[in-house]
Amino acid sequence: MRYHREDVVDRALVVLDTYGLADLTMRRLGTELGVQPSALYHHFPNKQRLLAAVADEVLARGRRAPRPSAWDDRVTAVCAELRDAMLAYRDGAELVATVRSFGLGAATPYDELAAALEDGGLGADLVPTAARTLLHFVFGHAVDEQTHLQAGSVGAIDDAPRDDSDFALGLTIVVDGIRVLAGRPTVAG
Amino acid sequence: MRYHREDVVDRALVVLDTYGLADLTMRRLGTELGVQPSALYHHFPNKQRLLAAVADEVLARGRRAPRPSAWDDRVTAVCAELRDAMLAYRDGAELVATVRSFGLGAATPYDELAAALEDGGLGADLVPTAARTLLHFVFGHAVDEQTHLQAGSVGAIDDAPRDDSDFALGLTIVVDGIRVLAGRPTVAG
DNA sequence: ACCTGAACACCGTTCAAGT
DNA sequence: ACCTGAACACCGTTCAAGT
Repeated sequence: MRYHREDVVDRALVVLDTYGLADLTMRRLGTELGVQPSALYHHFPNKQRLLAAVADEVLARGRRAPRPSAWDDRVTAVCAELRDAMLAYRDGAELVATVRSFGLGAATPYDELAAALEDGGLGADLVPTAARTLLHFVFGHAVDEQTHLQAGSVGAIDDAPRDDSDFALGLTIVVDGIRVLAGRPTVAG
Repeated sequence: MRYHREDVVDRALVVLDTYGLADLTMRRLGTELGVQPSALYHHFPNKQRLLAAVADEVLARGRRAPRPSAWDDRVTAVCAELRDAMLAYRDGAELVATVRSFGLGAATPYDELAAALEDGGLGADLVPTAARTLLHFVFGHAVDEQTHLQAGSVGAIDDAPRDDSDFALGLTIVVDGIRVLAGRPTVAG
C-alpha cells in the first residue's frame, strides 16, 4: 500500500500482459494492488489518462537508439521500433491505437517520422500526410497481427516469420509511395 | 413490439447516429425499441454479432455502382466509397474498424481491392499485403478524421474540404507504392 | 499525500417462463 | 417465433471521511 503513480503504471503493465486489455479495469487493478478502485483516482483523473500513461510506458520501454542517418533508414527504424514495442505486450497495439484514438498519448513517433521526412527533402506541406500514412500502416498492421487477423491467403503452417516480412513489404509500399511523392522514384524499372 | 432482425439493425443505426457508439448498448437499444434487453438475444447471439450486422449495414448503404474499368481507378473508387460509407454515420469508422478487429464483418472491401490489384497485374503473392495496406490507410484515416484527430500542421480555419484532399493525397502514396512494387513506376521524374 | 467505504448509475448475458 | 422478469457478475466514477 501507499503507491506512487509509477507503481500503478508498472502494475497495470503486468495486468495488461497477463490478462489482456479487456481485463485491465480500475477495479481489477485496484484488487491487484490491494487497494480500493477509488484510490486510483488519486493518481489519475480517469481511466483514459491511466491507459494513456500505460501506452506511453509501453513505447518508452521499446525505445532503442541510435537512429540511422539516412532518412529512409530512419523511417524504417522508427516504424519497426514502434511495432516491436507494441507487440512486446499483450494487446499492446490495440492499447496504443485506442489511446491515440481519444487524442492522448505521446506524439514522439509522429514527430520523429515527420522530422525524418523533412530531412529527406519532402515538401513541408506533404510531411504531415506522409507521416500519418506511415502510422496508419504500422498501427493497422500491428493490430491485425496481434488480433490474429493475419489470415494470409493460403494456409500457412507457421505465422511469426511470415508477419515480419509482411510488415517489411507493406512498409516498402508506403515508403516507395512517399519517394514518388517527393519526386524521387526508386531504381525499379 | 414483435420485431425482426432487420428492424433491430435499423433502430441500432438510428441510435448509433444519434447518440454515438458508446451509447449503443444492448440495454439502450432495448429501451429504444420498447423491449427488454434480453429480447435482443433472440435475434443475435451477442453484442459483437449485433455490431457486425450494423457495420455491414453501414457499408451496404454506402454502396454505389458501377466500378471504373481501370484497376487503379477501381482501387480509388472502392477506397473512397468505403470512406464515405463510414463517415456517413456517427462513429461509423470506429464501428467498422472495431468489428473488423474482432474478426467479423463483411470481407467485400478486401475482396474487391484484391480483385482490382490482380487485374492490375500485381503478383498474386503481393496482392494480400497490398490490399491490407490500402485498408489500413482507409480505416486509419477515417477514424482520425471522425475522432477529430486531424489536427493538421497549422491552424486551419475550415476542416472538411482539407480532409478530402488529404485523403486523396494519402491514397496516392499507397497506390504509387503499389505501382512501384508492381514494377511500374509513375510518370513522375 | 494516499487511501477507505459506500453509494450511484450503469454494463453484457443467462435462463426459466410466458404467448 | 418473439418476448418478459429476474437474476448474476460485473463496470467507471464520486465523495465524504480517515491517517
